[in-house]
Amino acid sequence: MGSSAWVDTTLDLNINPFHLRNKALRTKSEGEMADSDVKLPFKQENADLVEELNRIKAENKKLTEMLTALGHCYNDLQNKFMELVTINSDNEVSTSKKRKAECEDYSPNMIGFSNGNKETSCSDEDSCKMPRECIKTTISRTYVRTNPSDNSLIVRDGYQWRKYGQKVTKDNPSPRAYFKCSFAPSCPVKRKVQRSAEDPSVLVATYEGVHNHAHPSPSEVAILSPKCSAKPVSCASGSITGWDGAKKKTQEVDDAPAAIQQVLVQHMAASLTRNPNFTAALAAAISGRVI
DNA sequence: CGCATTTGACCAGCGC
DNA sequence: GCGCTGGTCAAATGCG
Repeated sequence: MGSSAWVDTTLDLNINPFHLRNKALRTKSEGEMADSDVKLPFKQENADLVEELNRIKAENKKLTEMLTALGHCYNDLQNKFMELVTINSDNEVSTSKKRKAECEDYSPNMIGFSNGNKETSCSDEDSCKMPRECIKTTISRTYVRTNPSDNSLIVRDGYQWRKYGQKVTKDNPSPRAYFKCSFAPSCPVKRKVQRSAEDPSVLVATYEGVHNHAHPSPSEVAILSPKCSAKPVSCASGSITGWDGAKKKTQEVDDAPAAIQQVLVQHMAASLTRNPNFTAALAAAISGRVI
């Protein structure tokens, strides 16, 4: 799976979800100013607003139900997956040092090229549910769209990496670069970066292990790697998904009042569930793990 | 001069 | 056992 499931899950995540409404009102009022003869009666406008509010409420409710159903489906599939993994781990007595990746958790992720970073989906919370074989080395994959003319193997994820090797592999004409996390001396995380055989404009970054240090802050990254962090967007041309942006935006509004956050969450959920590509990709990803 | 990158050599697992 | 392959090491090189 992975590269075959490209989906544009870009979200329309406006910090101010009311801006459309305000804009509509503004244009309406502008229209009224331009044509002052045609004035809607205040009562009529009020009724329109109430009607639209009700319509939006109904839509919200519907989307929330869809999201809930989606969540249930996901949980169900995940439970089945865990059962299968448990059965498989019982059968596998030992795994060799190499080629052990097959049993490990590949967590494909698609990110844009930006400085947005992606935490492995097999986080500590998840790994506690995983069989022991799969806890030892957490593996995740990230797909990064880059400028086709840019042939560097640089994936900027906020961490500091030191390249220690490069190899041409059999199944892919483009070389594979090997990186170690150099942000913390004892950090065991390794990263392999290789261009996708199917789409050379896509970099496939495979992460092994879990960082034993906090994610470096932008200022730390700037100190450690000024040339990398200074222009985080300079090396590529397009984003595959807006998930990082979504994450970033949700972080940015951490201080916002709870009501606004709730509206934002609803807005995000609505954007996700409204996108048939996202649901299809989610289903494909989950079924891919089960099979 | 110190650090990161490059690159050929080496090592270990796997299949035949 | 041998060859193939992927992964790592470490000396050489480049750069600021």
